[in-house]
Amino acid sequence: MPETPGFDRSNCPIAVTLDLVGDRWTLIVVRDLFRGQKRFGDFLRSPERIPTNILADRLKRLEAHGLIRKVAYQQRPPRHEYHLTEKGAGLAPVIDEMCRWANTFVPGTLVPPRRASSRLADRSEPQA
Amino acid sequence: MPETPGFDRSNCPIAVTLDLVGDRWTLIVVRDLFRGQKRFGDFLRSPERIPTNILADRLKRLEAHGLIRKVAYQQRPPRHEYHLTEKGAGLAPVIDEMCRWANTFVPGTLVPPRRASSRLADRSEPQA
DNA sequence: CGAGTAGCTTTCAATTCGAAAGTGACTAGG
DNA sequence: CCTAGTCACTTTCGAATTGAAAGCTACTCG
Repeated sequence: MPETPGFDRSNCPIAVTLDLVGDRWTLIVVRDLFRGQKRFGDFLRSPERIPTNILADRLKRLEAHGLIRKVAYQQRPPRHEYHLTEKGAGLAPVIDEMCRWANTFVPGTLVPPRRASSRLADRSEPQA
Repeated sequence: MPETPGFDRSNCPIAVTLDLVGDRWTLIVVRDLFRGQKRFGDFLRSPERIPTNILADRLKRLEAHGLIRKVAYQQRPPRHEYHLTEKGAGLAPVIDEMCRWANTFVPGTLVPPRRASSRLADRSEPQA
């Protein structure tokens, strides 16, 4: 991921989306946020084991692009948690569809216990 | 992207999906396939200007994972085109939702002229 | 023969990744 | 006061990936 927010390869919505979340970790963090995780340590504990430097970088990028907001929840020592903004939460359908795709086409993937992130979390019998 | 097809970070469907298409180029190629592009040169001509070595690598990966199929359309000289399999075509909803997300939250993205890839390509007025 | 096209592969410097160690600001215990 | 521990990062550095560019193979056409 290029470190230049503001540079887009094209104005195609797919390309723009991939410029923001097109890597192996960013949407994992967003998924965790949907699951209610909020703090640095929470994200680290997910089974994918994101490295600390990558996590710090992704949180920075997500915040820079307005997908999440950093909110202090105590002063001493300074600690804060991350919340999805509307823009970030708007990714729910993308995450849902990825989920449905994997459940449909990749055997062995966990079917989320209904409500992975939001709507249409119903049928899950393979259609192909 | 790790060169090890078969290694997954977890059995979470999101993580599995990202292990296959979680990078800045793969879904650009898939988008092009939905648009009817089929040949190596077609993909190169897209506005994002994918490098030739990356394209060759992504086509190889997509084929290895069964998302596309390589079909010869002439013998001399040997030439072939790439087609989406059912598994690959199953990504349409993911692409669609990315499209809708960018159209909704990122100003300046092109609204596809209806039928970007398939269903629900209707309303496009910002809802946030 | 020489030029051109299509589809890759190779090369190589630069960027990014990721494992691990280090840092800063505390809190709690002895 | 000293030591240990937690949380949230940052830094380091070797390995892997990226991407610009050049090269290669197999043709066709004039």
